[in-house]
Amino acid sequence: MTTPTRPLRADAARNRELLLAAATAEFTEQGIDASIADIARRAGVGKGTVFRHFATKEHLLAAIVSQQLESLATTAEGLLDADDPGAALLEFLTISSEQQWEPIQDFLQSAIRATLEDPQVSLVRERMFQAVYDLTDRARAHGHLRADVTGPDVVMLMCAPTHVAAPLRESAPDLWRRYLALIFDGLRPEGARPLPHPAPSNPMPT
Amino acid sequence: MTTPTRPLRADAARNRELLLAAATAEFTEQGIDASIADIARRAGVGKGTVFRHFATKEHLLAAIVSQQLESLATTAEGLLDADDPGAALLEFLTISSEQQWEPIQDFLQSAIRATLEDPQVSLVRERMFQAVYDLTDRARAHGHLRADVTGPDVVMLMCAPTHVAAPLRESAPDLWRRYLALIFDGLRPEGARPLPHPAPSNPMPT
DNA sequence: ACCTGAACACCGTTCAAGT
DNA sequence: ACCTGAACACCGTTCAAGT
Repeated sequence: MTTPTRPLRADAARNRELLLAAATAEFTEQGIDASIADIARRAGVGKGTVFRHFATKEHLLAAIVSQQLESLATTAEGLLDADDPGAALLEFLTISSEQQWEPIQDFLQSAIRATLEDPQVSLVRERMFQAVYDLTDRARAHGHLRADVTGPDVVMLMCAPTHVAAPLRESAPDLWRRYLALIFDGLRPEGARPLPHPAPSNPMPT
Repeated sequence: MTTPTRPLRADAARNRELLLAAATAEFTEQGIDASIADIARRAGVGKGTVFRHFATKEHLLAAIVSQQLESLATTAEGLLDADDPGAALLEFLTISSEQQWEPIQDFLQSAIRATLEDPQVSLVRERMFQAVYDLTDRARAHGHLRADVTGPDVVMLMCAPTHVAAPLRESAPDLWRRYLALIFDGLRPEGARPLPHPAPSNPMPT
C-alpha cells in the first residue's frame, strides 16, 4: 500500500535528502516555527520544491520523526538476543533516552519554555513547589517515601503520569492512574536501589 | 516589584476577564494555533484590545498557565495539615493529574498528534513497539520485571525520564538517569502493589 | 517529471484616530 | 485611559510558466 512508487529522478532524490537535512538543522536551531523559506534557502532549492516533496509542513515533520523511530527500532532489534534480558531492556531505555527525538522534544517543550521567565508564572510556580516540598518532607518523615527522594524530585515527576498516558486519553481516560501507581511504587522505601545522579536543587533552570 | 499598578478602569477589567475566558475556550477547542482574531471576536472586543492587555500571544498563554498553577498551589496547601502525610501527597498528585494543564497539555502534544496518522510513521512505530514488547517479555520471564507490567506499559513509560528531566537539560544534562532508575525501580518485582487500572492493549489510539 | 518564484490568503502586531 | 479597525510584515500554500 505504501510507496510502491518507482525511484525518483536523480535531481529529485538529491533534493529530498538536502531538504531533510536542512529541515532537521533548521528546526533544531529555530524551533518548530522555522520557516519553509529558510529551509528551502538552506537546502538551495525554491520554496515550491519543498511542497512537491512534502505536501505540508506537518509531512516534513513526520519524515524527520520517522528517521528517529527507525534508529530506535534498529537499536531494540539488535538487543533481542542479548545474554541478560533485564540488562538489555535497561540498555535500550538508556540509549533511547539519549537519542530520542532530541530535536522534536525541543519543539514540544517550546510552549512551556515560553512561559518560563514570565514573572507571574514564576511566582505562583515557586509557591506550589514549596508546598510540594513540604508534603514530600512529611511523607518521608513518616516512612512512606524512600530516604533519597527529595521535593524537587517529586516536582519533576509529577507531570509524568498524565504525560505518559496522554496518547490514550480518549480511549482510556483513567489510564494515568496506572502509571501514577507504578511511578509511586518506585518512590517507596521497599526495594529501593541507590540512584545514579544527585537530586536537583531546583526543578527549574537558574 | 510585580503589578503594584492601581486597579483597571471598569470596562478594562471586564474586558480582561472576557479575554481570558475566551482565550481558554478557544485554545482548548482550536489548539495553540487559535487565532487572536477569533479570540477577540469571541470576547466581543477589537483585535487591538487583546494586545493592550497581553503584549503578545505568549503573554496570553502565560496568563492561562498562571490560573492553573494558582489552583494547584491552593490544593497543595490545603493538604499540608492532613492526618496521613503519605495519603495526602498521593491525593495531591491525584488531583493535580486530573486538573493539571488540561488545555496546555493539548497544545504541547499537538506536534506528536499531528504525525500520528502518517502511514510512514505508523509503520516504523509498530515495528519498534513489537521489539520493545519482546524485550519486555524476556525481561519478565527472567524475573527482572513484576508480573503485571506489559510491553505497552513500557512503551508508554519510555518517554517519561527525558520528558521529566527536560527543564534542567542544560544545567544537569544527565539528570534523566536518576528518573529512569526511579521509574525502573517501580517496574521491579520487589515491593510491587496491585495496579488500579488494566494495561492498555495498544499504546496508540485505534 | 521536476523546478521555480510570483501571487494569494491568513495571521500576529502596530498605530493613528476615536471616545 | 482605553478601545477600535485599517495597515503592515510575514508565512504556508498554490500554480502558471519554465526546463
